[in-house]
Amino acid sequence: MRALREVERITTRKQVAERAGVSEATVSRVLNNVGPVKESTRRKVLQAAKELGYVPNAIAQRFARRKSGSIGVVLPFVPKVRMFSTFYFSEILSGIGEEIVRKGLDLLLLFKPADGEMDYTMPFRTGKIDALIILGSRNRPGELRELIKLQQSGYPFCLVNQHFPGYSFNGIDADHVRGSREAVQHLIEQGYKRIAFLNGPVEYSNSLDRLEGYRQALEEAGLPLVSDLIFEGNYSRTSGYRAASDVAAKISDIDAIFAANDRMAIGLIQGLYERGIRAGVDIAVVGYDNIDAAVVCEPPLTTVHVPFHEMGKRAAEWMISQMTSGAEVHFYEKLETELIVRRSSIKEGGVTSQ
Amino acid sequence: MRALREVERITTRKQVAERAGVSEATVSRVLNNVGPVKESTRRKVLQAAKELGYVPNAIAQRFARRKSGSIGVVLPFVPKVRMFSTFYFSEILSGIGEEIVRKGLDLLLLFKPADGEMDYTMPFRTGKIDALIILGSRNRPGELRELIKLQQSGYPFCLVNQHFPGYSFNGIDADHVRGSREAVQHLIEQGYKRIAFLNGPVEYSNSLDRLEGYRQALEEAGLPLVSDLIFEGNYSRTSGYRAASDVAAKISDIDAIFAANDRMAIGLIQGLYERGIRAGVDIAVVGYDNIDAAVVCEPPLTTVHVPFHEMGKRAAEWMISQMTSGAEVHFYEKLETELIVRRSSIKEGGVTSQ
DNA sequence: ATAAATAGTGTACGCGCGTACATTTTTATG
DNA sequence: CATAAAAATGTACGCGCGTACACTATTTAT
Repeated sequence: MRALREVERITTRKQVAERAGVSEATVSRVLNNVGPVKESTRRKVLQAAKELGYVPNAIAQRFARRKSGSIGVVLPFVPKVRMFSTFYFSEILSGIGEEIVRKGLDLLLLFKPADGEMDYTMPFRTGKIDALIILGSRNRPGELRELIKLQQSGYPFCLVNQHFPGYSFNGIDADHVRGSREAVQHLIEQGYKRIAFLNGPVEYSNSLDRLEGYRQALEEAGLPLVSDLIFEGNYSRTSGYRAASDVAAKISDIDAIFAANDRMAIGLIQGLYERGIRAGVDIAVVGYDNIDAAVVCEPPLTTVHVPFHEMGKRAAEWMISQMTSGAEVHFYEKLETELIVRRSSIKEGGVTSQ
Repeated sequence: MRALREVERITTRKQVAERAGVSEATVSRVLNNVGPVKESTRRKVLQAAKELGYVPNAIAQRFARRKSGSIGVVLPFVPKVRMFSTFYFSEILSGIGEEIVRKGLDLLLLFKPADGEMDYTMPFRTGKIDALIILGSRNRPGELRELIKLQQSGYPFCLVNQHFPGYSFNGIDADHVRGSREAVQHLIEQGYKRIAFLNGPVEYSNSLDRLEGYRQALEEAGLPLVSDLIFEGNYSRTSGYRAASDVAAKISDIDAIFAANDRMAIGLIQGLYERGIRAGVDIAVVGYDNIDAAVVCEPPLTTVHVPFHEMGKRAAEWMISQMTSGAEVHFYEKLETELIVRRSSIKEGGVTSQ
């Protein structure tokens, strides 16, 4: 049952016009709902279009309108060893997609190259996109240079879950300072006083925010910030696992630890376990992100939920409004996080080892 | 430092031609490497293009070439409660992306509507895409109808990780029959004889393949296939959790269970644990997919690794070759899976049930 | 030397649609 | 009924690029 490619020739506006007995312009007017059209004419045109199975050629429309009608979304290069949870990006992406579809726009997925920087202005200059949403940006010289260039070119774009101190790029963030502060406050409320911190690389504003939240919580409680109790990983599970040895070495000074994300927290828990230190019993652990695995690990991980989906949606909403209004308004939004308490951090919880 | 939108006017081929002192056609020839061009002319043109910062307008190119240069990727509607691991799609998507970027094409992300079917021919008819890769397809009447329509229209497309018995749609799959057989064989080798099966919905060919693998393994070992020991979930963790009560009710007849994916396996393990049945001790468990969480759950889950990334890449390779060759060749590839043995299924790890 | 092949370049047009402007038809107004 | 205003429709053109074809300059074959 090999199909005849009916691909060959598309039906065009001209044919619809002929069949309806009107001019091409009238067909356009009817289909775009622009200008006054007599009701009977409208019906004739719609009828003809329907009979011919006419669908406007999107490429020609974009060409004539000088608008691509699509929004680019940049994904960072993610090597085989995933630095971020795929969860993170999937959630944001689905939020963006939901909004874009709702507005009848297209989503062009752009992948950052493995090596070197990406020229963010290029997809604009080639006319492929009308707006850009950048995920997984980092504070690095090359990256920053590209962002500044993009900013100066005046094309509408925004960052998600990253900001650059000293620069006013448009962006949607979550309030990670507050999220982290609440996480650490929770530990303090549980009675822990010697709270360590496993952070991620400083090139992510997330890390700086987490540190600030950690600092604030300690300060409020009158607890000292001990730099020896601040460790650094790279947000991967493995790095959390590796950090376990450092943490274990100072375990006599530590009764709780706040990890900057769940993946590290889970790796840490495993690493500590192998050294005889039981999370939720010998040490309290709090993570961040509320990924799927947080509820299935042992013990279930207390963490901070981040509204990634909503963040993606808001980013898309902003970009779409910029595109349609044409106005060049600055925005920077922080959405709220939510502490999710599970067994890894609660004192009463300690029970089973095995 | 508000930017002047340099967006206003793009530089065009015409300007490059003038500056280089040649015709527009020659500019085109140089930039597209087509036809003979004198070396000195080539340099003049490239120089002029560089000086003007000229970039061809992609939309105009597509319009003139009557090719969109982009490949569509359909994602199923994923409601708040994710039916599949996001892992699954992220991996496939990154494989597709890798290949598409390599070939200088674009990736248009298409989201299936929440309700009703999607007309897969539409993005072709509007000229938005040249080929389509469909993820998360299911064997349902409406879906099948759309696929048949698409097939008959002759546009190049393929499915990933799904096939329809009786239809020869192009597709990239993994050998789930074999993967499942090996998983169950592994359990048999460990000495288990009463092996239950927690499957997913039959609208996924994955489920049928898993069942067949399960059947084959039992048959080879001369073990009976007991329909009472076959349970059904919907691939979500929650459904695995719920299945635990059914499994627990028959626990005296079961010493191992093969779950059709990791999410269900993990939910099942939790549910059983709450009923006093310990995975890896009282019951052996094997999952499928090798998601991130499989290595961090307790006990670490024996599972079957599926090369999702590679599958995406192969799908993209096929579609690109179809696009460029124009030939309409049929393909259906099955990639190999790999059994990953962890603690949830090995006898030494545990004590003994009854 | 001349003809024929080839390299190099320019001219002209179409891709399908949006839309400014011109023109015709209808309606409102007195 | 005449006329101005408004509504409805048609004509014409441009969006930026690819490319068929025509044409000229150069090389090769005879």
